[in-house]
Amino acid sequence: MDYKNTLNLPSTQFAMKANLPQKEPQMMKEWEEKNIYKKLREQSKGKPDFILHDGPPYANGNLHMGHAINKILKDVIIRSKQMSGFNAPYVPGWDCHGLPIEHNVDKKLGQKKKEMTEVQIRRECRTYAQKFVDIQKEEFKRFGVAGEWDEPYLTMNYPYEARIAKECGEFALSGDMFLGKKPIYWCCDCKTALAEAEIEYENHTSPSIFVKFPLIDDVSDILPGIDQDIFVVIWTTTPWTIPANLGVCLHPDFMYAAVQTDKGVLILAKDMIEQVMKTLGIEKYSIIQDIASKDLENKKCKHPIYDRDSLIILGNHVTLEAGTGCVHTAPGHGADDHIVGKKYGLDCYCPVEDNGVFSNDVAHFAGKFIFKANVEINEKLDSLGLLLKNENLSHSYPHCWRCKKPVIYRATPQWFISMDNMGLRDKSLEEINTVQWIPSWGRERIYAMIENRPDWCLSRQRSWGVPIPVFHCKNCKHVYVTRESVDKIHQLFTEHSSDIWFEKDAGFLMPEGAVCEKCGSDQFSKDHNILDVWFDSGVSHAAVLEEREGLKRPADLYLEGSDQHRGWFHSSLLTAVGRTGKAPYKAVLTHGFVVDEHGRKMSKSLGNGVEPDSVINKFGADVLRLWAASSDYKSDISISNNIIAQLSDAYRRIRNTCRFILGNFEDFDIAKDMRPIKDMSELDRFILHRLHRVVKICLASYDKYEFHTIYHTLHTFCVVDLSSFYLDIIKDRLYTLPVSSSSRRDAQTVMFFILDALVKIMAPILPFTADEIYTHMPVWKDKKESVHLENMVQLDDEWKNDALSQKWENIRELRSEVTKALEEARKLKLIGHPLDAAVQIQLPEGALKTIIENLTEQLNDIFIVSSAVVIDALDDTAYQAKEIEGVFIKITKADGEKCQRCWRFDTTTGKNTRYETTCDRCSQALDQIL
RNA sequence: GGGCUAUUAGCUCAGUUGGUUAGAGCGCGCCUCUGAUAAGGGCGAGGUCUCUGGUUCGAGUCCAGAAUGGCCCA
Repeated sequence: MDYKNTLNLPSTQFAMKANLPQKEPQMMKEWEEKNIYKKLREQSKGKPDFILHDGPPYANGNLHMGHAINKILKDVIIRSKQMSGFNAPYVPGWDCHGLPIEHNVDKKLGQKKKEMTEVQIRRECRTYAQKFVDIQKEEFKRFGVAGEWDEPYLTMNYPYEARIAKECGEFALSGDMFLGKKPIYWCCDCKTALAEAEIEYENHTSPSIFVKFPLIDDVSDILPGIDQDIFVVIWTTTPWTIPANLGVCLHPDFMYAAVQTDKGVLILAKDMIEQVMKTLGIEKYSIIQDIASKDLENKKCKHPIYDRDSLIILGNHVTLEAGTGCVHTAPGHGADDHIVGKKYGLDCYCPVEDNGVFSNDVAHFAGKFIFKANVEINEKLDSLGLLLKNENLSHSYPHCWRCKKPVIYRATPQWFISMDNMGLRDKSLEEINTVQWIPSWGRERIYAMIENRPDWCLSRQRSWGVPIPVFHCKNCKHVYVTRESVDKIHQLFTEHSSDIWFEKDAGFLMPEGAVCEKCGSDQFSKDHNILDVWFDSGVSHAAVLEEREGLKRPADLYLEGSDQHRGWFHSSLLTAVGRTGKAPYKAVLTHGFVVDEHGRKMSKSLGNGVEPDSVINKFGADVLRLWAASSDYKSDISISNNIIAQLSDAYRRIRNTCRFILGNFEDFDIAKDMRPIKDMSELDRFILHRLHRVVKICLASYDKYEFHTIYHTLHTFCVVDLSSFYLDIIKDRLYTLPVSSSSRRDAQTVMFFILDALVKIMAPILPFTADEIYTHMPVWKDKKESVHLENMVQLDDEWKNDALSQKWENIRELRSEVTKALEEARKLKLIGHPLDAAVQIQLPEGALKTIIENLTEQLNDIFIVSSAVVIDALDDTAYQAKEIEGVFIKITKADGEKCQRCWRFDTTTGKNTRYETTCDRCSQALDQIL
């Protein structure tokens, strides 16, 4: 007879092959139909809130791995908090304004743009942004991220735009915001400001000149005994900025020197003397004396052309790569010049009109186009005897992306938020210390940035964004912004979007009867700047957390890549501290960047990119998510085909372990067949102890957001404790004993505890697989529609048993020696399957021997051999244990015949007349079964 | 150039306050089973703990410097 049919072999509908790429979209559809997310919200009412506030990705382009790691980590956290008893809603957002979108729309429109109004262009931008919101939304959902996708927050939603304008207006009212000047890229041909992204670098030929600045302050204390004129020598490739010169900048740490030459006494950096003298063609020179730059600080030179001073200042941006180490400084025409000039109180002087000609107050050159004026300026300098050298230089120079003409740096009026006027910097630094930064170095990083950053330049000369909601008096230029105007604009934007600013004139937008507080005029113009997009997303704590029902400020957590210390964490902090005095978050978690297996960033030229959709289409979102969970994301996160393949293997292992357990539940009725733990065998209770440890570690790791620990713990548990140990051992019980034997029910009960725990622990990380397992589990009283409506597994201290654990770890050590001995026997072709073997063990006197001799379990069960006995003395052909001293193991072919049912060798096999080829044990079982 | 950061087996990670021969899982190689089967079990090989100095009886661990990656600035 074929006894296979009398065994309880595993059977389940749960497929071995996951087929995730096909199955996941189906499951998403089912969740949607069942309204799982909505039910979650309903059943969470009244629970404590956990608000993870989503940093809005930019609504442009397709998603890459950086988006994937970020959103998956957020989803894992939300799901785990949700299961752990919190009400954790997730409102995803998008950042919709800004240059990159406008730029792409520009390119698309081409010549058409010229005939369009600003409002029409803005509508194109809105449509473009919406298109990418929709594209990215589907991609995010496909990652398995649960949230309020039907109602995300968009920074271009009307109420959001209104709130941006309001927050900006509040800054204006409070005195934090002021109108200043700052040099920006400017195209004289297009008469427009340009962003860094709109600059193309091309070769350009410029005059390269060396100019002497006469020192007019007395320096006899540092350079005694010199009765000639002394000059500081500068080098520049933009002679046209000489009229705007207000200073000469030296490096605080460089050594300078006074050099005697036939062109006078020249001061320049000591290390540049030889090179400069060669360039200037000065053969005879001698160093008079070294000078520390600090001794020259605040001394005055005379401007080479005009009758005014040029101040000697110090700045770290000075280099010795070219020039003289003395940098011509025109704060209106250079970023570094502006910053260092500000420190010394220099004016941001920019005598250049928007079409690139000098303004009327520039003597000799007024009305001249700057690039053409170069020649005349050089001639002027030469005629004054201050031009040391003039030659042409070809170098890389910024050009306009549109008209391809060279651009300039030009100071223009800009709106700023002051870091110090109202103490914003100091208050922000204080607030940083109230926030939990994970990892802790995040604090140092943002602290240093806030401590050193310049005032925040809010204005952009663009179309696609929220306007700065202030007005200017046409008569006296005084700025108009009042409580009433801010509130009126808020109301108008809420209703019409910020497009209304571009559609209507100032009179419509302003409060009725508004007059200039300075001159009494009632004629105003609108400000024509829009806000930096960082301001848009930065005020999400107001526009979303504060305004949306169910959310709150401060959020419990912000979670973004580490670049956001400069970005969103930064702008959110400043806007929140400025308006509320408080940080908008209680904790900030950062993750690293996705790099390849060698730690290098992904690039097209290296060809080392891995795209999320390719992983999803080939392996499934759960494998992608397992990757996100498996690595320690606090530093950079590696990905490669090799790494994904590894995760895919690990996934299959976890899946198959669960599948085996599911296969043994076919006849298991939770309501009737569960058994009390206290009556179980030591092995059963030992594995529950191991489960206790797993649950404890995983719960703690969720608390600490350390998901890679969960992955490793779960995977190792499946492999080491379950597959190769517990499940392997209990197969005999499960398969051969009559269905309702108590020890078989024990095993099923234990497996149920295990799977119940595993499925809940893995649910936040593997939402698809966990739910698939869950729905294949047997039914019980409070079983939910989906694992995602479940609570996290509770730590059951009944499982814990340290004494038993220690004892069984000893047994496992011995088991490992037995398997080594079996391997030797296998090599000698003595056995194949372990059940072919009989094991004899010699143990030294001591604890281990006591344990084994008093064991209530069958030793052969534990070793999965046909027989196992302890004997006093073995001959010297026995295998000597490697790790435990004094242990010898002898493997022989098992006695008796192989039972055709349980496959064990037993001397009783064949002795029973009813079942001729089975052992006693199986015969008894068969009596009950048949 | 500056700030922050990372570096332990092919891969992903452990490694307590410095203390035997640096661990795990995967992958790899070999063996085995065919009642978890596009599965399961066993054994084995793999490391100059990035490098160089220093402190110490003793350093993966502490100190200093360097290299190479990464992010942000300039």
